Amino acid sequence: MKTIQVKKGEIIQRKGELISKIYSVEKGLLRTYFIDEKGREHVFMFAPEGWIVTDASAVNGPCELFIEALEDSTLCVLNAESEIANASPVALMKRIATLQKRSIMLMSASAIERYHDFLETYPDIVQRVPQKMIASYLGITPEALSKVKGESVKPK
Amino acid sequence: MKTIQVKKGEIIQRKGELISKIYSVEKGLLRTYFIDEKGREHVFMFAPEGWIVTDASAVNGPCELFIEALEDSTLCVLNAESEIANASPVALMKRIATLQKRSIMLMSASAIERYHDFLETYPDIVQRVPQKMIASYLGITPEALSKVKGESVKPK
DNA sequence: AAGTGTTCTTAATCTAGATTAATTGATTTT
DNA sequence: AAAATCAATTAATCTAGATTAAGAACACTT
Repeated sequence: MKTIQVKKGEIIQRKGELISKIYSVEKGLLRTYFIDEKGREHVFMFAPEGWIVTDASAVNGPCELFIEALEDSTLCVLNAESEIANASPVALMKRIATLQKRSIMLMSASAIERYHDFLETYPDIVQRVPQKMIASYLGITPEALSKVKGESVKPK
Repeated sequence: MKTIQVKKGEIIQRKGELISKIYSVEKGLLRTYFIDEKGREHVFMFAPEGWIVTDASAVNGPCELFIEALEDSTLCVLNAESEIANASPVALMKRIATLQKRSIMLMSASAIERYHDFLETYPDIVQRVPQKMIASYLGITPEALSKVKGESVKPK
């Protein structure tokens, strides 16, 4: 386990890489994203201070996600393979609960409801990331986000 | 840890219950689902033989999901609270990977693509569950599923 | 087998969000 | 500071899937 510094815009891990790490964010902000078959980019999660980032699909094979620094950041890096065995099951269950909630939101909530859920999940992030990445996280276009935000301010 | 028998149609766990269990399906078929604020039901996952079911949100508070037997089933029941601490981190990582993939599908794939993914994820389930539950799992209406299946058979 | 409830399909209409495109406002580069 | 690139907004049109409704194919009871 070591500590590293990364610059804003730096891509820390790329799709297809075999050696997966677990990153703990000490300072700064990361995002993970993937690119679908049609070449479109989708933000999977954000990770501000105190969050942990890992690509679970990399346990068995090549990873699916890109990890990028959205700000200059300080990270603790753990080698996933050796650390997962003694990872805390309780922490992993929390991660499962987060993902379960994310799937539920994607299945049942409208764009504006998902936006409000984003604001609750990441209270201090809105000002720090571009709108288009928030839209991507919500699974909608930047135009649609701009629209529904306008509608919620001036209803009717 | 004990083994129980449940009848088709039986609801094994309800939303709001505090004591959460982990169910391992020996024989039969379960589903988990939730009911959103508008009263609509959404299938979260299916669990045929060999799968494990748990409501991760119940680690901290009341559970969100209903668990129902779709066939007469035989289950191993573990008390979640006491068992999670010695749960296998590798098994939990696999569950995280599955949920990660589910979120990715919901964000990026069309209805028919999600249907094909369902067929891959649950190869032997199609004949055993009603179409409307498959549609619900995909996040679409039964009418929409019927439509896209028809279109994929006779394209154009 | 006739009646009663489900499940599935088909079709017409409707809507949330996508797509396309043009405008303005920031940021960075030189 | 002008040029150039990128981000956000607004508006017009389009489309995947929702909604509504009606009929067809199955269960089940009795």
